[in-house]
Amino acid sequence: MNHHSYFHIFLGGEDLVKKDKPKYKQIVDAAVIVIAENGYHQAQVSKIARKAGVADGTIYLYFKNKEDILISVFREKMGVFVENLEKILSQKVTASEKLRLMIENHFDLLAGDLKLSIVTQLELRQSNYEIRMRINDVLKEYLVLLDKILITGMEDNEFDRNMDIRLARQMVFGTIDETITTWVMNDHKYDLVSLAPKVHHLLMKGMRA
Amino acid sequence: MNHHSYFHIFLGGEDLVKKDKPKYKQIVDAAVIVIAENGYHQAQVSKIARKAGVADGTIYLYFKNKEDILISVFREKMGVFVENLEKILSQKVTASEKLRLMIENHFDLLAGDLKLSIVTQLELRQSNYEIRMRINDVLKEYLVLLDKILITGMEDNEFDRNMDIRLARQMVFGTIDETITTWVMNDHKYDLVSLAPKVHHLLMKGMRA
Amino acid sequence: MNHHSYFHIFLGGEDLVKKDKPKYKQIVDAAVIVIAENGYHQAQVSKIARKAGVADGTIYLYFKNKEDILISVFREKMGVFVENLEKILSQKVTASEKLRLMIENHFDLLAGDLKLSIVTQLELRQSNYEIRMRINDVLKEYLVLLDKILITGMEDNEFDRNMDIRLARQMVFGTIDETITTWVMNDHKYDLVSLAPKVHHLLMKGMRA
Amino acid sequence: MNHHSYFHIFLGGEDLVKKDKPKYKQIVDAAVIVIAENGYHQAQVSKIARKAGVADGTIYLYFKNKEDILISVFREKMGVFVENLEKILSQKVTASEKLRLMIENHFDLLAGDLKLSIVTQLELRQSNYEIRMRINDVLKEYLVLLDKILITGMEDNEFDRNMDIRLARQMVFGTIDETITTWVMNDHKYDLVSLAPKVHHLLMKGMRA
DNA sequence: CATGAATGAGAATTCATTCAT
DNA sequence: CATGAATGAATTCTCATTCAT
Repeated sequence: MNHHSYFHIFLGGEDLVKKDKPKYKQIVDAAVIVIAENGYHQAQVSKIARKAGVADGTIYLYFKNKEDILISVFREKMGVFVENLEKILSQKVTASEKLRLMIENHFDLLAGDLKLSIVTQLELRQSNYEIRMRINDVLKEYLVLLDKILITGMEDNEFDRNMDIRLARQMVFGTIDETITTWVMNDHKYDLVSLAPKVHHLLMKGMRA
Repeated sequence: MNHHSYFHIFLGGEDLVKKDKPKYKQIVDAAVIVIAENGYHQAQVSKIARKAGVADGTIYLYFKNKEDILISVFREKMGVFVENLEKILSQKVTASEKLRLMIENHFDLLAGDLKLSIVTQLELRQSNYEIRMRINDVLKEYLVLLDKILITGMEDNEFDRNMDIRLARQMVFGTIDETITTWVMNDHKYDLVSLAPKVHHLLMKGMRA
Repeated sequence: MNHHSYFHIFLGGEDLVKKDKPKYKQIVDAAVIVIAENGYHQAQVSKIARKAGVADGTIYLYFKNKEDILISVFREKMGVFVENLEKILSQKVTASEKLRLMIENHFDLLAGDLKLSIVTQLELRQSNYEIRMRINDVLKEYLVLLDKILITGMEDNEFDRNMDIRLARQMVFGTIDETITTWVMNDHKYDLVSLAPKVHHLLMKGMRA
Repeated sequence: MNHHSYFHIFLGGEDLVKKDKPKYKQIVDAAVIVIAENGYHQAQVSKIARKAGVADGTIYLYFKNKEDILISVFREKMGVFVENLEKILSQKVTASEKLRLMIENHFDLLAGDLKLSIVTQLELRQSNYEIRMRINDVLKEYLVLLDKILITGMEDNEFDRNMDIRLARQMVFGTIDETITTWVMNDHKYDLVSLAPKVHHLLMKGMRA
């Protein structure tokens, strides 16, 4: 999997944002850009509308309110993570290999959309409790799939059968998340994707049977 | 890198003067309670002042602005974490044991102050980029001490010498942080401290030589 | 002053054409229902359109703007009041009897359409100055007929010849209007029509020669 | 009672509005002027604040919201009507004389504050249901006092003992209100106060025993 | 030191109206 | 005739901070 392909889809210029897409997607994509460039608290609806090339009022034909835009951003983008992870789960490979693919996919997608990485790791976390809870609901879907990998691995004796699933999940997701956040906070100045094998190795050591 | 330099930044200058005054502490403590009870975005300066039993204007005799209150909250409370971790580091025990004590201390302190756990794990993360960056500076001091444990462990062949220190640190801190956040989000409904041995075991397996 | 001039203003021109079409009436009737059920300020054009079973844009094929709908509602409904009052005036009965029939007719029509009573007594009065002035123009036609009853009565020595016509008209209309508004505000919970004789008696005592 | 004295109190120039009054009253008085001059729907909070000589935010130290300003306007101004009517009721005169004084007082107060007359008779009636209901509560106090006059008159055999109190009240208030509204709608172009004796005479004829 | 009344900048959202189809 | 997606202007209220007392 080559993360550069994602790069082109996400960052293919503003023109792409405005053309041949339903307005809904136009607005979601505009929101990512505006939030990344201006910060969560400076991402006014009017700015998002302008970037999306629609009138302010048009936003409200597609979203209930500003909150709804933000949650939709997360849901839409996270959707790709989930879809990819489902494909990975359906492959006939070891649990360890699935974990490796998962980490790689996660890193790939965010390294391929730097603005999205800023939005998910930093900006969206400034949202209020309500929004964060709903974002968490979306995240749960992803974590359920991670749990499936862990369970499969334990059943196949690849992972320690005595492992506490919840803690293992928190270690895996916490490590991935912390790694990405640190990378974003360091202005993406080193290559994230190349860290994937090491992260995988570290996590595998911790979980191996 | 010498963590004492950070220490002096924290406690140096006028802050030290103010800390000896009861009102400074009154206000910081009031802030924790108000933020925990009302949420970050509903924690107005006037509410904090009322809870602290002072006038709104008085706040500004002790803090430069609201941001300063929030950072001070983190600094003050994190200070105990750092002090304890320094004591742990000075003990004559293995690196693994130090790691265990660190995790236990971290869990202990937050399990002993539920409001603080809400503030550090959920509410303070809603602050803006500027504040979060400054909170991170405070956090760095803590992470520097964690790095010392890791380095000691690698030097003593307790931990894998080929380990990437940064990744290991991210795994350790990410796992601890994720574990606590999950616990807070689940309304503290299970015992956090009793998870410490399992978390330690998991992390040790990942880092062991 | 000839009230027929008002009549022609109402029914002249394109309005007459439109009134023959079912949609015009559909929309006016929908407006009454929507305003009564939602209140003046919650009676959006889109709601009226939906209730009338037409598209928003269609409204503007039959009405110049929203104001025009509201004025038309009053005009259309008031038209029946005026028509009935004209029939009453043409009867060969005393002025006192005409007054009685007028009050009865007024009460009858509104008691027979509770939604309309809400719209005319409460909701339409929330409209802005411009609309209320134009509604008043419609009302003038009705008041001109009332004046005719008063003048006839004075000429026939049924009513006090020294009476100030304007004040008498204000007493008659003010009393009728206040009586109805009080009834509407009391949720139509008593019988309005049965109050007619008493209102008539009261007013007659005041005006009798 | 000389209505000119009221005139000076009410229209004593803008300076009076801004000086030596608590901010609450400043704002209420400014609201009357702004609503009368701009119309209900063009009376923005910022305009009221500017006219009152305070900052927008200051408004909210004295009023819960804009609605609260409007209701306060009515309550404050209506308060004078009620107070005067209470004084009238305490006088040792006939019920008929009390009614005369009431009408005179009502006309006097509004003729002495033309802007207030516009606000109460036209503009405030454009407010929404909620506000109008609360305005009605204030009005009820006034109507209760009117009822007292009517009851006294009936007990003393000045008024018809068989009269329906509610209808009589509606006739009296309806006539007064309609008379004033007509006067306001005619741009105050004739003298309202001089109509008082005729109105009194008309109403008395209707209610006399 | 302490007070707290006053400040004023800043943004989400609604809805009447248009016009390309 | 009819549609309905798109428009965009317009306004209340909050709250961190100040400063006269």
